[in-house]
Amino acid sequence: MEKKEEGMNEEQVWKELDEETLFIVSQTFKALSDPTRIRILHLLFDKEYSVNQIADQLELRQSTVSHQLRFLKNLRLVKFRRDGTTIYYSQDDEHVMTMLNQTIKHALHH
Amino acid sequence: MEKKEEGMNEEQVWKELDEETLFIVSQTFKALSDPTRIRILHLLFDKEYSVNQIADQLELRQSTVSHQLRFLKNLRLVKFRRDGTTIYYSQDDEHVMTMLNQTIKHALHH
DNA sequence: CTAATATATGAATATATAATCATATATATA
DNA sequence: TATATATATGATTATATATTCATATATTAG
Repeated sequence: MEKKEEGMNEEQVWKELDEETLFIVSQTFKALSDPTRIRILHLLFDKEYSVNQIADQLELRQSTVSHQLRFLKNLRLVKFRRDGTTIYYSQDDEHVMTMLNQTIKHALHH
Repeated sequence: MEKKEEGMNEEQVWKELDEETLFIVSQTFKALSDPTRIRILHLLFDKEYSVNQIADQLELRQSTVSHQLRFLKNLRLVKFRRDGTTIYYSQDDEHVMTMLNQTIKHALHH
């Protein structure tokens, strides 16, 4: 029951995940672990929405939506375009959206 | 910019996720959002490990591992079998393990 | 039964996170 | 320039979470 540190000279060689990979992976899943962010991404599945449209549809405060969009934007899960004073957000990570969709389908079958 | 509450009689009918689905989905991703749980699940990808083996391999306290295994067990992401005083844990959700693996691969390509 | 070992659990604590309010910034228009 | 509208941001607060220590429980061997 000894630890494997530098040696790695035992029956199994286990590649531990490096810290950066671990960080990216955990952040990605963290984005999908909050009900509010899930609802926002789910809404953005089909088309773009402005911040206020999202707030209206999901009955959330404007600042709540804005904060969460910043989070999603930092992870590049959403992108935006400006039209006058209005900013439209849309999805920007196919892999993540696919995972979300799959998991929702999975969950819907009880 | 009006809300859609009971009516849903406008251009787009948006099926909001029900609370239970939202809960299941968020919990599933929450399981994968913590570095320690990711490392444990990643370790369990190939084969079963006892609690102490996990703690040794990942240099974690026994109680930390035990607490996290309880979390994963409650979500049925891992299962266990007893052999004497030793309890061996192994993966128990193919869908989740596949998502984890995909996302790790994704992250490894920076 | 006693000792040894493996695992689980409860309480405490430090940290992270989400929502909110108030306000700042940015753009467009009169 | 002044006003209106859309969005972003900083500070605060309440809550959730992960880890740790100490200890409890469970199994086996002697």
